[in-house]
Formats: sequence, C-alpha cells, structure tokens
Amino acid sequence: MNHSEATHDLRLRGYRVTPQRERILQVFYDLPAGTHLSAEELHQLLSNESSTPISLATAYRTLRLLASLGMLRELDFSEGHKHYELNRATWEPHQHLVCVECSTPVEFTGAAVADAARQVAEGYGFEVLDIQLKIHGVCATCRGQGK
Amino acid sequence: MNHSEATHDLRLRGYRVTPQRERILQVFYDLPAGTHLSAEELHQLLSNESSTPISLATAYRTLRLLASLGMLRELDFSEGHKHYELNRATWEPHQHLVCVECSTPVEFTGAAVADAARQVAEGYGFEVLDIQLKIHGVCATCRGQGK
DNA sequence: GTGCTTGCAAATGCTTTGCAGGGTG
DNA sequence: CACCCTGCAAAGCATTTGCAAGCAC
Repeated sequence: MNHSEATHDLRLRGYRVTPQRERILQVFYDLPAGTHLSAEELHQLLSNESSTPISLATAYRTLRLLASLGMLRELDFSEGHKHYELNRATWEPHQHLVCVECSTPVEFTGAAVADAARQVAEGYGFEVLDIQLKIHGVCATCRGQGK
Repeated sequence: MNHSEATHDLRLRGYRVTPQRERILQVFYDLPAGTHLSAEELHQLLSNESSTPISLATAYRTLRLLASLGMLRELDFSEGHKHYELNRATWEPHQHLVCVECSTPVEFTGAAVADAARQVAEGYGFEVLDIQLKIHGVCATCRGQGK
C-alpha cells in the first residue's frame, strides 16, 4: 500500500480525504523505515513548511484515526508521550532496550522474541497484530562507571 | 527481602523511614504476587483506612522513589497511567496481551520470551533488570463476532 | 536542631473536546 | 448542501512541583 492507495482506502471506509490527512500520510510514507514521530514532532515538522499548516489538535486526531484504522502503529516508550510509525505490510516487532541510568534507548528487531510471543498469543486464540518488547537494564557504559 | 528489611534498606541508603513509606511498602508486601496498583488506586486504598491517610502527592513521590531504588517495578500497560508492583527476587517478565477491539487484557508469564529477550540484551552489553512484553491483537471472542 | 518529607494547591505536559466556521463528497 | 473536519481555546487526566509546616534522625 502506498500513499495514494492509502487515501483511497480512507475514502472507501467512509472518511473524507482532506489536505491535512493526505499530507500526514505522505509524511509517514516518506519517513525512513523504523522512524517514528510523536504528535508534537509531526506538528513541528509540518509547521516548518509554509504550505500545509496543521493544528496540533488535528495532528492528534489524525494520528488516532490512522492508528485505529491500522495504517499507523502506536508505540509507547514510556516517555510520557506516544510515537507513531507507518504500519508496513512486513512489520517487525518493535523491541526497545532502555538504560535505567542514562535513559539511552536502543532499538532493534529480532525474530526469536517475535516467534515466542506469537506462539503464546495463539495459545490464547489471539490474532496477533503487533508485538512490542521493552527491556529495562543498565547499559555497558553505565555499568563501567562504577555504579 | 521482607517488609522490615526493606525499611532498613531505605535507611541505609540515606532515606528517612516515615509512616507513609512504611505503610506503602507494607501494602505492596501484602499484595498477592502479580497484583499491581496505580498511584490513584494506592491512594484510594489508603484513604479507606482511617489510620494512615496519605496525600496523592506522597503516593506519587513514594512510588517514584521506591521504583528508582528497584524495590518496585513500574509497569506500563498503555492505559494512560502507570502501575507498580513489588519487585520480588524471583520476578517473571511481565507479558500483556491486549485485544484492540474490546481492550480486554490478559496477563501471563513465560520463559521462552524472557530467554530470547535476555539473549539480545546481553548482546548489547546490557544488564537486564526488567522485561515487559505487550502484544496487541484480536481476542478469540472478537474474532468470532464477524468483523 | 537540621534538613528531608509531607500536604496542599497550583502548575505542568500530553491529549481530548466543545463549538463555530469551512470544505468534501 | 448535508455533514464531516478543522482550528482554536478551554477542559481533562495523570503527574510533578513550590512552599511552609512537621517529623525523623
């Protein structure tokens, strides 16, 4: 699914295709895979361009809408605000390592965790849509610095 | 580590043992394993008893303190507020299945995911303190009801 | 007695919402 | 041309913080 197919899909589902929604979708399609934006970041990014100013309220509303339609994935890194990224057909589970000392986040993806998780979910009769793993720990740098 | 060892540890680390902190620690030690409370829930629970009224601000402050000391674990279920539980010596990774349709949460623990996660973390030189897995999907009930 | 802690209330940060005007289908 | 969307500002939650009084050590 590309940008124009997405807007077409929006219309099909009974939602109107507004310049704001088109622009926001395009932003996410243009984003490198694995990049994610918060509502505030999206709003900032669109404020910088003179063409399509979008209110913060609309940014929030649109992100929620697109996430509820499955077009975007909602990520929660416990930073006090949510992040969103394009829900690509071939998604990888999101895995996040956070150092409790310096808060440095490391992102990665891996199959082993996903497989294990999928197996459990299926045991409960769940159809898996998204897998998010968060590991808290102490990074190598902070471990080195005494304690 | 039990309740009184915990308060002793508090003192050792230079923090004062106040009635509020003792009472909150006791609440968590009395809680069945796997149960978790939000700041609001803790505050409610303590408001019901005539003996130790604790302000909401103190509930928040104490939860944050105990979590930073590693005595409590901070859980984030994407419900808009955090939950806390006792960080027992033999903790199991927290795994959370959430149905995107009906929001029903299913909690479970399992070794397979933990092992896979631990392996990745060690690859990055991390000392693992906590593992939290969140799976979004559609539960059996909601899958049954057409869609 | 010193200064960490508490309570209160006000402030903050993220997100949602009511309402009136505007644009899509 | 009906109704969904947007923008604005105000409201809503969860959580944090400034300050004066209180209590642990």
